[in-house]
Amino acid sequence: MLSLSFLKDLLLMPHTAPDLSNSHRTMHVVNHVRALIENGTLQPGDKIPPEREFARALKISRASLRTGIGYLAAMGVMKIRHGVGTFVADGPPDLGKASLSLIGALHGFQTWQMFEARIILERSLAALAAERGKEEHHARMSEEVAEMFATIERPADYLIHDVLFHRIIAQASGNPILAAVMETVTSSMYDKRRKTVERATDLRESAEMHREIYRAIRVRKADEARDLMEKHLRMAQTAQGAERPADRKVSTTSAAARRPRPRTARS
Amino acid sequence: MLSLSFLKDLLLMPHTAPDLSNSHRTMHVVNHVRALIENGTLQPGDKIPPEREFARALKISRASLRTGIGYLAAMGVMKIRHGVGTFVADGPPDLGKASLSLIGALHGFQTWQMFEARIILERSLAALAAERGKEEHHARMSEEVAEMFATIERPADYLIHDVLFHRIIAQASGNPILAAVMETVTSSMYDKRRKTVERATDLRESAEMHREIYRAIRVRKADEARDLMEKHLRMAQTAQGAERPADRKVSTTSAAARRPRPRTARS
DNA sequence: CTCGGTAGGAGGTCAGACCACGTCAAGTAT
DNA sequence: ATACTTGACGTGGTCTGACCTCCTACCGAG
Repeated sequence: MLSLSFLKDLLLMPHTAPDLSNSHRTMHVVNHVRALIENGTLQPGDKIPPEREFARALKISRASLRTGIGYLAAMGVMKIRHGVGTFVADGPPDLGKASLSLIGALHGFQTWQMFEARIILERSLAALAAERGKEEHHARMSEEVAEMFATIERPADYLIHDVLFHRIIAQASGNPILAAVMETVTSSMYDKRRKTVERATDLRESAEMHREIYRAIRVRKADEARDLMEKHLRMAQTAQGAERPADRKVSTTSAAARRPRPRTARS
Repeated sequence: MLSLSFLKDLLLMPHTAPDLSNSHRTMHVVNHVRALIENGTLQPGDKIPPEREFARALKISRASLRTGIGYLAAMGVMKIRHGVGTFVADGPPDLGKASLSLIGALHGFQTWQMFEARIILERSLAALAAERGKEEHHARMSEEVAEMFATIERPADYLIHDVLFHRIIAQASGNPILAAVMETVTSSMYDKRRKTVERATDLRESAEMHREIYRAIRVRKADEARDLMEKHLRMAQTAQGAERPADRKVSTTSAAARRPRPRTARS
């Protein structure tokens, strides 16, 4: 009787509790590091003590310490460099880039869905950048646009500046959360784009559009920037042939098959 | 001279390479699991072999196997249950919920930024749900709205159905990527909300708004659903006193201080 | 001054033993 | 016969301590 409401909470709100992620020691490490970060002792780019030493300090085995560090590294909070040390991440924040492609494989993400997500995100990002961007950002954007025009003949290089341009807009938006999300989504598309770009034919047009976006942002025309960005991405999507299938019969494969119950084993 | 362009790529495109995340064995495990997932051998909810056995199969030590599994678990791809086994995640996909709060602490995410992100995401999600939602979703949404009205006197319970309602919309949007992103963002706000909700006074009004949103989605009025959702969230934001400070002087603390160089150590 | 090698420090892997938690079925009491 | 207790077993969690690999910095040879 009471088990009913109990199970309900447990099954439907799997994230209410501190997660089933890890166990004592691992969380101990994570929380310790979290504390160090929150109280400012640890800042982006800093190096943490060597494993042996750190483990001794936390009174846990090196193995457990490593589990915790690995957890943090997996989430992009720390960067491990073999033979050098472990550092607090400092680059553009991301929510575990690798995760999206894995989870994507698991849940069957489609390319058009990535574009849809990207359009929704970058539309707003462009508008916000137009409202809040600073000279610093404008300068860097301008620079990347110039680089794009300069590398029209070298698709691989062009793509780098393309990505950089969008990343700067994300930063200029003044919302690191959205920037992190965009970073996650786009990075999972990078590989695919790198292949497609090679046979691209209209990089010039693409560069033009970037310049227009830049101009709109510079003169703080949010609506214009937003519309241009959307137009740009839709064009990119078309170029990559990733339109959403007109009216798939959506066999509910994903939603229905997952309902049953967490079946136990299987070899 | 050439080192310049070289460094540029390395520093500005930290995700070009296979990431500096982990080492041989760990990646070996990750790739192996990825392969199993992609070829359909492993599906959501499935249990993977016991560590000892799996490790032997991959010809690596149990410790390394555990590192890899830990990596996957950290990203939300797998769920580990002590004393039971390790399973492929099956719930609503998320990009490492814990990561956002950690990365948030690291980069100083603000509450208003979370709301901003949430508004941008859910606006679109509501619109998409209106366009693509199925009867199944409508039914479940309706149910949650009813539950909300029924639990107006119990904020804690109300919040559960509130979250559920938004989650169903995300599913109804037909874009699991956006749903996953939203899940990640909202879950990091859950704790805060649970505290705020206790002293909430106008849950009735909140419930009304949810019903309106539901109706708009049901009759497939995308624009209306989008606007109502935005209105709803802005109201929630105000209730939680998380407006964006009018014109903070943005001391560039975050952007400027991180420039220098990856300073080496610091005890 | 430059080049090459070497020593040390840091992370990566391994092995095997033991601990902690959940499950389920055998056993016991009712 | 049913219901509760209890303990064996399987699974993940932790520990120890040894060894490997990689990167860096130092230092002597040229």
